Amino acid sequence: MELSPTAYVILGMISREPRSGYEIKALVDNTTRFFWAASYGQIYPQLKRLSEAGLVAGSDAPRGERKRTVYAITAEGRRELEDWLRQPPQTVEMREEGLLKLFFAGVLPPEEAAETLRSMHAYRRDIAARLRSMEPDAEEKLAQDDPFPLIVLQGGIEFNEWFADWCERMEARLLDPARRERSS
Amino acid sequence: MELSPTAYVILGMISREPRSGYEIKALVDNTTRFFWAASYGQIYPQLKRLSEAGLVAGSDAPRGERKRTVYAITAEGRRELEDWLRQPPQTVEMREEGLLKLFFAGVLPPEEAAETLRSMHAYRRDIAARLRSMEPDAEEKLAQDDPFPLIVLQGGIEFNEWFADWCERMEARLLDPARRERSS
DNA sequence: CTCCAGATATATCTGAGCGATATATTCTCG
DNA sequence: CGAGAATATATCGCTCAGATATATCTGGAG
Repeated sequence: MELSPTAYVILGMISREPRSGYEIKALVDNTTRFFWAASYGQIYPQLKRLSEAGLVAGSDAPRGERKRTVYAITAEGRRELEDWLRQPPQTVEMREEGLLKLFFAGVLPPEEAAETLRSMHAYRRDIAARLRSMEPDAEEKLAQDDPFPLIVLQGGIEFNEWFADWCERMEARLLDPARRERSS
Repeated sequence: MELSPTAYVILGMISREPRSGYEIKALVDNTTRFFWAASYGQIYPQLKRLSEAGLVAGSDAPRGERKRTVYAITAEGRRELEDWLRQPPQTVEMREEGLLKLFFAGVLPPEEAAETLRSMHAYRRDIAARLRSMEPDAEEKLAQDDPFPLIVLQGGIEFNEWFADWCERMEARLLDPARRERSS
């Protein structure tokens, strides 16, 4: 049976401790969403499929009358996850509306084009700040002998700061009067 | 009528000169695909919609017996494009299977985890090289008074080189014996 | 003390996107 | 000269996103 990458995200999210579908989605939204999102429309059907395939085992854990299922990875599921982790990555996909607008910005006057750079700059600074606020959680995982969430998080911080800096440099370059003379 | 971002990609691709559906797709694959892909499944239906909405005008331009339609942007289409370019960007989405695997790599021994970093490193170096080979084309556009394709291209080169460098630094950090001692 | 909005929790459905596939014609290279 | 790749248009089936639906609990405000 062929698993989608999001099936592996689910296996990865419960590799250290069992979790419910709702908890998995919340965890994805707080961690991997920056480089791999997953929706409710995927998580619940995939949990079902993984359960039927014996890769996870669900158990009822109601709170009061609220229905709740907690899923644990099985030995077979762990093997499947490890095999997948060993394969070279295959999917890289980016959608950046800011870069798209910048690409076509020659249609506008330079002052207006610079506005796109300012929007991207603000957005990336905001993301970097949000990622920084997650550092304590990732440092906790490091203490639990798992360095990778922190490595990836710090990479995300560095990337967003690079991107914001790049936007600043490109805005300066764009509005540089000397360069404007030459491109007029 | 609400247009999808890919409709604007099409408008942008013909803002400087008229093009066929096939040419638009080829151009997207060579330029914006790194930060905004578009498929045949989108381009032809969108061209139809844009034509019906009066934002583009198609004209027959067969080569021999091969059917071919060339689309030009209309004045109304240009206004629509300019309005869209002035709005702050809204969509940012990333899917990076390498970062996803790195995030969960604690499930593997460090030597195997480093393999993911090496794969990403090789991939980003390759992308940077491919983007470099496009610089002449983008410099031609600069000569035509449009600096933005080159700005975005050079940003893409810088980003991929940063990413490759980051992979190198993280691999060194991961395999550093002193750090391994401390995390054991 | 009561009520409500947000949180928790599961689940699905619809619209949009992707890319494989289909069909047709032309051109280049071995 | 022929075959494969390129050019050219078009669609279909599968997958994904997230809005929506339904249900229960909790904390804070009035």
